[in-house]
Amino acid sequence: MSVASEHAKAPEPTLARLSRYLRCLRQLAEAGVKTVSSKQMEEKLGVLSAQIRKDLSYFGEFGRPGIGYEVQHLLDRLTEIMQLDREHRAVIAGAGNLGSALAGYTGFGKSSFRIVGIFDNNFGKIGRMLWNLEILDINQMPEMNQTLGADIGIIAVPAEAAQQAADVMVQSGIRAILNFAPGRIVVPAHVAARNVDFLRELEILCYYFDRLLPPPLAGQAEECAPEPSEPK
Amino acid sequence: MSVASEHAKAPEPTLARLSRYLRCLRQLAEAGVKTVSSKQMEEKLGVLSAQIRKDLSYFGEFGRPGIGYEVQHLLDRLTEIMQLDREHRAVIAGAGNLGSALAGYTGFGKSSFRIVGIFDNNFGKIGRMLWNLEILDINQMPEMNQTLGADIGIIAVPAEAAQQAADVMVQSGIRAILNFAPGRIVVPAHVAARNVDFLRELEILCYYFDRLLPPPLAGQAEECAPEPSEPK
DNA sequence: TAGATTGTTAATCGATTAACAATC
DNA sequence: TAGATTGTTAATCGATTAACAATC
Repeated sequence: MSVASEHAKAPEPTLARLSRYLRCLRQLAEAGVKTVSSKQMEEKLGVLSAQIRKDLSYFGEFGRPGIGYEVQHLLDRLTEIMQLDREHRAVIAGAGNLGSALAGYTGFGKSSFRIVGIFDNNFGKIGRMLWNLEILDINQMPEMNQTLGADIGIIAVPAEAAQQAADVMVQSGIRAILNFAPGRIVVPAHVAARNVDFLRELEILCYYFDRLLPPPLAGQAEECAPEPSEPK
Repeated sequence: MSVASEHAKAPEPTLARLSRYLRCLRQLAEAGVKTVSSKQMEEKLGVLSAQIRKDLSYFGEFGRPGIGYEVQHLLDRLTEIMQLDREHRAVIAGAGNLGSALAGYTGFGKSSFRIVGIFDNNFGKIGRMLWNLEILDINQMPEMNQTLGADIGIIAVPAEAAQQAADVMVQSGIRAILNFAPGRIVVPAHVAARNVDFLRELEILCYYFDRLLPPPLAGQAEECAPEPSEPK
């Protein structure tokens, strides 16, 4: 009898799209829309309706043939599947520019995420207040997190310190790590880790200079492309 | 005769790996290593040597059978291919927490990126200094960028304002946009755009809770996995 | 009923991996 | 020469897209 849930083998790209479907459904629910078809979502998201239905099929049957999906129902089911139906507490390692910005981020809104602690190794910073949090000693994270109860760790330290930060987080019982530092971190198999690597994104953008369609001639008014042009 | 360069059809995952190869090569060069084989890079990066050779083959022949690759040579060629051999100036839209953090980011080091301007629409902020930059009126970006000469735009405004920011950037002659706001932006085909969406990354992490191998029993010392465990 | 839309199976596409002749 | 390693071709794998019977 496996610990992992029964539908744990959805492809990674499906999970990323699930998050997009969720955002779309939240907007629809907000707008009071009751029902939506995969074709309507295709128009909103630029994801083929067949792809949407295939993605959902990894997790169950959520719609009614001839009708579509009940927005609130699908929203609730996907929220459950992504485990966003409970609060997730996060701690941040690094109280520099980026760590401070994340700690003060107002865009969590009524999402399930909450920053409950911020840590640094700099004695000049430890003890100072940041937003409404006291900056704590990163070496105390394992003890402090027994009361904080965070399951997510966010790494916002320089590249050289990222692995150490990850190690302390693992010792603190954290099971998911989002790493903003460039470069990979190594974590045990029971811990999930992802990287947000904006330097890499910038480099990839540079590749496309002069490799896309030429710009229209100046003076010629131009219609924006209907599809977001994330280069395929 | 096409404007796009002759080897413009490398798959997207290849471009992302190219950026990883570059980082690896910079470290090797720094350490004074003269020569490296695809097998050695496989060990460092966890990318199969066949994959590395295939990726490089989209752009030319860079190695010598029986020997491997000359580190500095491969580094130079990949830097050219990614167009990182010239300075890229970037402007930031949004002088909030995130915009400030990015403007003050010290990790650009001797990379090819340089922040040359930061813009906001808040009259309370316009005119104030941030690091060594004056916060400018976002509506003036098209004029200001004639002298700033940025080709990259970084969006660090709230989700609701992201599309507007993108539009102003396009009007300003910017050809590559990195969007930190959640949600897609629409840009013309000659502009490259990518998203850095850390809320999405957090949501994907949550999916993996209790869907990975169970943690080892407490008290049992544990070896870290040799491979970074970004969930496949 | 006729039209719409689902969930799923089959076909297609594209990327990764394996294998190997060529070459140092 | 023998051993190592490239660049490339072929095989495999996995994800996307198309098609359609079932159903509202």
